[in-house]
Amino acid sequence: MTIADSKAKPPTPRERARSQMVADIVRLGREHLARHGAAALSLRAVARDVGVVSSAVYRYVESRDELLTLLLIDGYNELGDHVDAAVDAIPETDYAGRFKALGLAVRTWALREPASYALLFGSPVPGYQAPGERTTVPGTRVILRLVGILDAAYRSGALAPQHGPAVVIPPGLAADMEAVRAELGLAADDEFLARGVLVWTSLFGAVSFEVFGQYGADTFVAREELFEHHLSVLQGLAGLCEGH
Amino acid sequence: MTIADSKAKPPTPRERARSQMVADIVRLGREHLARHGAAALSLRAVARDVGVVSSAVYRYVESRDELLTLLLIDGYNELGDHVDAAVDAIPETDYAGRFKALGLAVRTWALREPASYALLFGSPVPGYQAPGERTTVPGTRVILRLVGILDAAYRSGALAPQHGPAVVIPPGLAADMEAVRAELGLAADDEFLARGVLVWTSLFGAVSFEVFGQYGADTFVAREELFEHHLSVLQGLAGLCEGH
DNA sequence: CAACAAAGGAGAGCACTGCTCTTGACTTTC
DNA sequence: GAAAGTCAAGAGCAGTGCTCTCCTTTGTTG
Repeated sequence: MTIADSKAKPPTPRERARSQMVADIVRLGREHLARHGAAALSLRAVARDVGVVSSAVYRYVESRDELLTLLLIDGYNELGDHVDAAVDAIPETDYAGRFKALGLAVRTWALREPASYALLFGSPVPGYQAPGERTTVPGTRVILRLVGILDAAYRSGALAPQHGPAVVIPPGLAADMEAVRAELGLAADDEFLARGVLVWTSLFGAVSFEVFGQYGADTFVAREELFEHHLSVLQGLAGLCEGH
Repeated sequence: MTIADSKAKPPTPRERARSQMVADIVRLGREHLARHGAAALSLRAVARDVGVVSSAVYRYVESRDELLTLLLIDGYNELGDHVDAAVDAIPETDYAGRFKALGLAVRTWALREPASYALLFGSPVPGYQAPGERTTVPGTRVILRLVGILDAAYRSGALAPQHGPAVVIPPGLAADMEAVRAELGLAADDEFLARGVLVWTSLFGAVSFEVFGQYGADTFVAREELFEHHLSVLQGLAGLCEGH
């Protein structure tokens, strides 16, 4: 931090070695995370893999929680990159297509990196509190992207009026929605916003069920078809029509 | 097992003491779980609280994983009882009312017992595999109850035809649905079944987001209103109309 | 009632964890 | 070349799951 802005010098060999070391620790930490899960993440084991004695890693990483934070940010950004790439591959005005691409990208990444997904969206690690000032920005990339797609669709008039019976928005909820709308500069009305929140939670609920094995071992064979069906229904729930 | 069916004698003092001890261990284990989380559940700490040396608890509980299994079953049954009580308080033919009661009961219990909820529905504990033969029955109580409500509504003709654009059910998914229908003796067609699965995952997705703190700390103030709104939308998604 | 077997508690011990502190060697800078 | 900064290594502390042995308590049986 202070080193970077005090002098714009090229990094000294020592600094390069240091950041290389931190990168190695994060990389091997990710491997351990993938193999043994977050709760079993052991700094000592990582140290052994790095080829250094356990106490030495404390020169680079303050604590086990610090390593968790690094892995958390790493995971959020990887998921964010993955989602961004998938969404950007779809034309900007194909809102339904972008929505589906986002959902499929989340699922694909989650199934490929179940341990990282569990760290990001599973039960909180006991005794660990993520430092908000470092994790909120990467941690909100996906939801902001989703909100962006839905609000752009709303502005363009591509959001169909909702089907089904009208659902009242009570005043407290309306106030929350107003705050969200103001903070993110959105146009969509309360009804669409509230449904957007439901679509958001439902998307991650479906992915979590699959990744965390809440479906029985062999209840659903065609899981991809099931998920795509869910995405289609959620798309309708959000108000997005095919072809718009 | 063998004791119980070989002789129907009343339990000896020793047996009573034993089951009392196991009950104490589970009870204090639950407290530790609630305070420190699943990954930090320590047999030694529980032993201290029980007032016995650490090695002694292994006379009653085979291992830490065994204790986790006991807590898992305990949690499933408590959630199941809670949900059953809430649903049973609503007239049998008020399908929409029963659905909402089920959803609210899940949320209430989850917020009251976040650690237990995390154990049941959060990221799997690394290295721990729940023994299916002991956990599937209590673990499926809520979903079976939900399926029961929806299928009863379907049979009675109370399920409205779906709104929105028709969504195709691909053959693989149809086969899964047929298997589920056969195994549970259901009447509902593929479309309703698939939507029922989505309602199921969405319900727990919404609860998990709240319990696991995925919403920001202060994004939503009126969380109960938000959840009830979600329930209303999900109710419509399932096909349940108000008043039926 | 006494002898015997089963059950349970206590303690030591092993291998592991996160983390701290000190020691000694190395590198950079003045 | 000396001073300052950096870092690896090792010992050590308190905690963990779990096993083993020893010894007392309990219940059953001859």
